Amino acid sequence: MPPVRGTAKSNAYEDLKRAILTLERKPGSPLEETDLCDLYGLSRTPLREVLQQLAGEGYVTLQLNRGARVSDMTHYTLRDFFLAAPLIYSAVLRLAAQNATPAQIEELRQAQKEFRAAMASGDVIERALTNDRFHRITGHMAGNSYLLASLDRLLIDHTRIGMTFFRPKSGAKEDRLELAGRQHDEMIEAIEQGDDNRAAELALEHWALSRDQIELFVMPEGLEAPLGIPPKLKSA
Amino acid sequence: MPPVRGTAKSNAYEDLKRAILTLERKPGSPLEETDLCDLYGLSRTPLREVLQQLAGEGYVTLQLNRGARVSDMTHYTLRDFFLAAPLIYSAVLRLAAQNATPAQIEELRQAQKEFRAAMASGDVIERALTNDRFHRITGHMAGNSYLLASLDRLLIDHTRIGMTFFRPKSGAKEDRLELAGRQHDEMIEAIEQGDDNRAAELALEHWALSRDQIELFVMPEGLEAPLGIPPKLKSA
DNA sequence: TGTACACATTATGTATACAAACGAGTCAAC
DNA sequence: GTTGACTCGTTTGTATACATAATGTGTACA
Repeated sequence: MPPVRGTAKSNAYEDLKRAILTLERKPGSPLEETDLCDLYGLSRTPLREVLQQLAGEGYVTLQLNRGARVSDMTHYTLRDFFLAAPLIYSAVLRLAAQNATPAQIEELRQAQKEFRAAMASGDVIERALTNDRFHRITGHMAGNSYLLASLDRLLIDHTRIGMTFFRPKSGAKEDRLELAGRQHDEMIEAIEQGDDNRAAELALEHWALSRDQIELFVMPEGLEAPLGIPPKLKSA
Repeated sequence: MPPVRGTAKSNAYEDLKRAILTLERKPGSPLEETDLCDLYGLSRTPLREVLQQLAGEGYVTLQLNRGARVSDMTHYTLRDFFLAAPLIYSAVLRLAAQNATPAQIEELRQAQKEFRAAMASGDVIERALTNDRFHRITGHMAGNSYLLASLDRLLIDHTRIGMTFFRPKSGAKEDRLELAGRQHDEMIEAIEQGDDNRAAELALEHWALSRDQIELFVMPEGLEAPLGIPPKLKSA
């Protein structure tokens, strides 16, 4: 999809994506053009085109005469997420099982291998990014450009949420991470066998695993309000 | 979504969209920057940003060092369309029925009124564009940015297909057009009553009406190949 | 002391000039 | 006659300079 060029521009494009997905650049934070120009060694013209592209894919939001910001994640967007995710994920995985080529299955295997490695390493960022890659490959397997548009946007936010999910100590237990890994394996299997019903079912199970975590992600929003509630004490 | 500005730039943006939707600019046809600059009275920089935006929304396709082209519609994209359309349309209409505000319903009524007027007028372009507008409003009613990404892309191609569907003499009979109009009315009713099941059902019915027409649209593709002789091998 | 207005600063939007890449056509060699 | 490389023209990509809009600050006045 990205018609980006060889080095400088594509570097900016890829790095911004990575930084947004890993929460290195926080939702809602401003992206000033001159800063980014210095950072990536580009002139403003091509950099603005990168921002336009990222805006088109849902990573950033452009406001007239007010520059670009990292797309934010409010409780509204997360509500939308809840509704759309199971629908799209199951449809995509069903199509993936129907259409995947051997080469794509091998690619997915490789991605899963890297995901497993990241799981073992404990590197949160790597975990989230390799997981993201895994699911994007399933999107390409499905090979449906219309659904891919939704999937890509879902994955942006899902990956950002995953940055808390994959944090070793907080929130999710290790066994839940292991379960996610096993589900990936089963997905590969279902896709390889062309078992589209099973693939769709797995998508829903995999999604269910994420659901709880999303609420955990929303909570920190409250921290910015200076009420006297201690951060860790989100109790009654 | 479009952060486009007051006059010159937004004019180019809107007019290109219109021209693409109405097939005035044909799928696959090149969009040369300097031509468009002259046409819309802009410099290349802002025009390129318009093209980037349209690319992000699926109207045009950018190729590195080879400029922009109107996104084409092959039988592959239409196959994808068949699979995704019922899924997305029914989901969107279901959500629309759940979430529509009175103001939006009024807006939809107005759009339907304009659609009816276009139906009566016999103006193919107006028919297609007002129909497009009707469905985009339902998308906003659903208020789900993830699904909207898919819907927007579907509607680009659906509207282009509709340019044949709404042609008074060819293909579809007049009574089928009338049926489409009645379905719109029923959709409004279902949405107003918050009957999400009925709304989803209507989406599928409405879609079924379009299905046949899509195949009619694909046929002309064959006309370009000169009687089974591969174009490149005319010397043999 | 609070508010409102004006100014200065900063950042975004646009135009133009320059550089690089692609494609067409031509010419030469096999 | 065909194939190959080369050159030229056209088109896209990038940089810089300029115009315009928004924000923050300072001062004056109520």
